[in-house]
Amino acid sequence: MGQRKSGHVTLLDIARASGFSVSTVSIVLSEAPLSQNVAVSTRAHIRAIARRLGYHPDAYARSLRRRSTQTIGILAFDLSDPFCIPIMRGIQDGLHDAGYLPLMMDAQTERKLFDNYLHMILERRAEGVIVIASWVFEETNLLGDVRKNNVPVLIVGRDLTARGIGSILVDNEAGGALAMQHLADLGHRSVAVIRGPQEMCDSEPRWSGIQKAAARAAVKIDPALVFDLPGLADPASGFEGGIRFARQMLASGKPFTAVLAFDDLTALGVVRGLTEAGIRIPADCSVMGFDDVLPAEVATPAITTVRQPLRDMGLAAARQVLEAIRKPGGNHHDGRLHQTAPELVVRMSTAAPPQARAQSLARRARGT
Amino acid sequence: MGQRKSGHVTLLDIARASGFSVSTVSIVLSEAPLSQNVAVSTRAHIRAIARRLGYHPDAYARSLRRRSTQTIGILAFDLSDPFCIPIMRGIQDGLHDAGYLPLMMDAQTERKLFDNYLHMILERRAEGVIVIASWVFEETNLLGDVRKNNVPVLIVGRDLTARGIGSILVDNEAGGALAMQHLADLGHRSVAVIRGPQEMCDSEPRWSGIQKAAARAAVKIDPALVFDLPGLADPASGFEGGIRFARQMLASGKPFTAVLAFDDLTALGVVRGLTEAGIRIPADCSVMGFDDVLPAEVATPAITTVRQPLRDMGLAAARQVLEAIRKPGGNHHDGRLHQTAPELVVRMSTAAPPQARAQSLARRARGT
DNA sequence: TATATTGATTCAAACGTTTGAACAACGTTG
DNA sequence: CAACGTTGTTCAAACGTTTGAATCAATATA
Repeated sequence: MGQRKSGHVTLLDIARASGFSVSTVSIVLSEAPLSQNVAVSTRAHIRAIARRLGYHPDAYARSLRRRSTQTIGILAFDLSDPFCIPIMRGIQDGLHDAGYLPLMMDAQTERKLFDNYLHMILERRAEGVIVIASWVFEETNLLGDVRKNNVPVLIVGRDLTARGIGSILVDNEAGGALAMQHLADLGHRSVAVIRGPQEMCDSEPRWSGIQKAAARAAVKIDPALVFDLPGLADPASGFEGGIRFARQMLASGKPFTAVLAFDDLTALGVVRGLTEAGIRIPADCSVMGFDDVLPAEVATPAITTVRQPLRDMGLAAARQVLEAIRKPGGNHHDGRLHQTAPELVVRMSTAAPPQARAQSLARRARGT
Repeated sequence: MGQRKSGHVTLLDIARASGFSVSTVSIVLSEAPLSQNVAVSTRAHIRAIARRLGYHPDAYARSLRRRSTQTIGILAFDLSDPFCIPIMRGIQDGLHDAGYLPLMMDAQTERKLFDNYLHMILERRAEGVIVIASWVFEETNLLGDVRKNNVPVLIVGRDLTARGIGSILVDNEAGGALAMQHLADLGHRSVAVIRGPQEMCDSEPRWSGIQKAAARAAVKIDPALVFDLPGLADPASGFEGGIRFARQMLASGKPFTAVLAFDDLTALGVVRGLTEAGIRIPADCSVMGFDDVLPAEVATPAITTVRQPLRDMGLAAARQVLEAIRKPGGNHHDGRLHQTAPELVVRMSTAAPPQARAQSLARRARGT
């Protein structure tokens, strides 16, 4: 009954059913200012009919007319990266408060999909775009195209301020230093490091922070115990890399009492590799990660790590995009870099190195 | 230059710039059948201008006119559940091949958000809806509302065929049996079981499969070693439950050589709980999970589990929704149940029980 | 020469909504 | 009684696209 050709109930249907005009119905249902002038009885009547028929305004027609979609495109480069979800959540919450709707897309690490989805976001007239670049990610020139249509863009997880695009990023240098400082505080003096892929913008500053902290604490980083993750495949590949490098560390014969891995998945790989060789974590060797994703938390031993405030980064992203939209002047080219503070999360995978522990036990025994 | 009030380039802009009418431009750019009649030079000319101005057709106007949005709403009840992602991927791929666009939403386990987003999906005139009900999830009557607008609905992860809604689900009974059979094959005869929350539709059939397999293999399930996960909070709460129940198992003093957990997170919790008590996995006790999510794979020891063919479930969901859309007759009330086959994934957390292992070692030593 | 046929392009209406302007009816007020 | 305010409602145009029908040359057919 009442089935229109389109299968959806429209204002016209309600107008006919109520005996009022489409205008009146629209005014009532959209709660326009004019609706104060509409008789209370009429309002109630129209609303009742709308509910009965299951009316939902057509977002397409409405946006077309209003010339605003209240929509922000969110393009994740790889949604399967656990890293993305809390960011998404933050963005969602930030947008929700402002009455904006997220239009999420997942490029599945495929460049072609990324471009496709970016097109779709444009065609759907999103008023802003947030890109979550969790993993290695070559900038596509399409992003420029987006700005040609003067839609503000923002990127989380990569620094594109050089291209004038606002970027949100954890303070990698501080984070790297935090991690190394923690190991140094525990008494470690020889630490193996697995750095991120060179193509990834996090890698270099994080390494630099590690080095500075190491220098401050007189920790030795043997160049033979420094490894670089290849940046080819997906983030989960860090796990494989961790296993491989753990074996290489052992094979090298160089001494080390702790491993500082580029991220949590890599750390988990290291744990696997060392464990297979009979090394106990953390009794024989400490392992640290970075990011604080779910797998690091639920593993046993739970991985000590440096947390990125992902949710906050998402919130900040939402806030900044909305701000850019509200700003009337069309040029959003004031791409700023927004760094967020990392936080040390001490769990079970780090402890004092074997000798130090022996010493401290001895000291305690001596009563010193 | 060329900046319209809306900030977006329209057909009219291109018409003016090219000297042709809006109709011609539309016909050319949308590659309508009529475009074969348009002079080759004209086509090239128009296309060049479109590219130069960065034209993207307005999806809203287009859908309004065409009366089709080529969109499927995907509503995840909790996107942070690692379970969801592969399903999402499957759906995405299935839709992509058919030229449909996914409209993803994440209800963040909040009922109110779920309802909101369902509204939005309706307002955006999605031609179908797929719900991913990863965790405990009370059916909202809104789903009925969706069908009132004769939009086909499909649910993954919950059986709503009773309400006439097509459902896609792993064969939980077979999966439960597979898990128990594996433990029995290894030689286990006393197994502790952590069942899912009662509110969850997976729990009961999985338990039934476990019992049948146990009976077949003469495995004893001591009622004192059967636990029920509470269904209150989010999926990650399974981890906490696992820890707690592991402690209870030990406290009970009853003998067991293996634990069959409801899902992978719970299994990881059990591993944590047992490890803290000094029990080695799998040497002293085996632990099995269910689902096969990332954390189970990267933990050490890696968790033996029963894999749900999540991607395939997503693909099936996409296929079925598209089928329902294409079917002209408006009544999609033929909700069928589609069960998919689970698969055993043997990893490191299961092994023969201590005695059996001793026996088999002894046997090998004797050369039998 | 009149009439189809074809090729190239345009007209105009429609999709469902919003909204400034208009209208009608009914007091008030000067 | 004319001018004005209210109150309640409707008109009609617009948003950017698509598309069946119409237009208009130019060429082919009868």
